Amino acid sequence: MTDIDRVIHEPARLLVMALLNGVKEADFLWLLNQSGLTKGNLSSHLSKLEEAGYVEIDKTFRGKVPLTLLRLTRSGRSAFGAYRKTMGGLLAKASGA
Amino acid sequence: MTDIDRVIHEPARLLVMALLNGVKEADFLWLLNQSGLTKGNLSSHLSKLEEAGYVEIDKTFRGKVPLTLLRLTRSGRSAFGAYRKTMGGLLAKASGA
DNA sequence: GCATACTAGTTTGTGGTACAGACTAGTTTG
DNA sequence: CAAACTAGTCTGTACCACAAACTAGTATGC
Repeated sequence: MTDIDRVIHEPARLLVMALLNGVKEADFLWLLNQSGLTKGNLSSHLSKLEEAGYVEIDKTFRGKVPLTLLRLTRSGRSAFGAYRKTMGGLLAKASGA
Repeated sequence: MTDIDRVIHEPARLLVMALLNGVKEADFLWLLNQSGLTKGNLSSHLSKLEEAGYVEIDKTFRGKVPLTLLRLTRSGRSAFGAYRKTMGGLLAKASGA
């Protein structure tokens, strides 16, 4: 109806997408701090973004301690770009008429 | 957390706000056609926008037939402006940083 | 060697809400 | 007198965000 990508539109995920779009990759804790989300929430949003194919979740170890790395996929970057375009259009057309 | 106005953020309402922002006032049927929402849906979204103080609902008559006019309040226009600014910021900062 | 705290989550439960469809009320038309 | 139209409101369902509680393993302090 409005062609808005609901997966990205959700504020929490939009924030995560924006954060990830600005870097090459990030770890879980960094996202946690930057976003202010709770762990459970962040985890579930990341899962949803992964399901959508927008984010790659790379579970590794820093020594013996688990370390989770996140990065946008090509598809994720393109979806985010499309979202920006859609939003831009909606917000722009509203001003002029 | 992201300072996004949830009332406006919802796509259906965002569309309505954008439509109303482009005109001085509109009637129910026009909004119905432009938005593609169902009547029930449009009605409930308008009620929510009214509750938020963003939209004025003016029920009159065209002859004997009911006619409902909608327009953004000053507060509505300013909230929409703020929303655009917030969104613009989020989407902009994502690219460069 | 035991307990505490940290990383990195998953699972569960609750509450809110978008959405569509059924229903209402009055009005014109056949 | 009945059927259809305008202009809505009301109701129920189904999803989904969010937080909190719980899990599992590792390092650290005592």
